[in-house]
Amino acid sequence: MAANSKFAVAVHALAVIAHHSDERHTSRAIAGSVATNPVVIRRLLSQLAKAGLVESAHGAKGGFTLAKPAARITLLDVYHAVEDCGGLFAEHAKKNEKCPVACRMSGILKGVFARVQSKIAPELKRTSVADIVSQLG
Amino acid sequence: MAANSKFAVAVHALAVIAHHSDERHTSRAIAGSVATNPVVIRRLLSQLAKAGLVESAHGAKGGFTLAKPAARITLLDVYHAVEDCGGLFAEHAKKNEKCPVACRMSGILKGVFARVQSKIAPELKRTSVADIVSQLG
DNA sequence: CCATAATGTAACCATTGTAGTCACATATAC
DNA sequence: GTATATGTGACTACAATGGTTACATTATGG
Repeated sequence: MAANSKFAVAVHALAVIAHHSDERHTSRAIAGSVATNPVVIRRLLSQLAKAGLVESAHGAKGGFTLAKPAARITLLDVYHAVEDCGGLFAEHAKKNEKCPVACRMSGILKGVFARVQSKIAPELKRTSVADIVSQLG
Repeated sequence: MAANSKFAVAVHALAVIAHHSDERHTSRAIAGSVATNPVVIRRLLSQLAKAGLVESAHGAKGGFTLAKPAARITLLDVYHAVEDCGGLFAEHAKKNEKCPVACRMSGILKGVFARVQSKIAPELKRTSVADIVSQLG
């Protein structure tokens, strides 16, 4: 379970909320659909709240709602809110500073990774949470 | 160090080999440039060998060479050879089978992930190991 | 034929990131 | 005031990765 499922869970959670956007949804209810622990959901939605995607209400009758219309929340917003670890790829931590090849590789790889990243952003931006909900049928 | 640096190390190793493609390169020499352990390099190049990107020779004067011209080894080839864990993203391991939203999410997310992947492939295909080497100056 | 030098791999340890869990402070509704 | 939420810190469990040691295998070259 070491894979990065945060993005998937976040999209799932937002879809659950957006599916009945007039109601408040508790972390417990969302966790029921995702099959995980309510705390995991609260931690994740806490990140989304900081990014301005959801709002939370404490206390009885509390829970989560969308902070803006589902059509205006893109998967890129979700990705940025959740993906704190940087990019998809990673460079090797160390390198031999004395090797001329190694010294240049760092910059070259950075360029390659940046170009790849720039291709996925538009794709994620094209899909909104509303699109996801519409596919729920 | 939990990030996925295999791709970066593989590209680095291939660049080292391609930079002097007339010589054999030992795992020890390559590891020196990457600043890691020779076994790590051998394990990685073993995967690349299975994918037909490099060839290895046992014994004294042994080592690694490219299996085909650097211009014909694309970063997509490297990516496929190395990235055994599937895609960039992952679904949540479990889900609530009784929840109609959860049941549909799996398919929807698969579609999203596939569309994103399809965008990065052409970008990786566009760059060859020869291109990397030419950037080494 | 034997020493040397290299890959291929299995086995193991250390580190790290994620998920999951418990506990509790805080806030809100009725 | 009680019941019901979120927010968060602390902790455990687990899986993936990288690193290391060890050793079998294979090839070269005197």
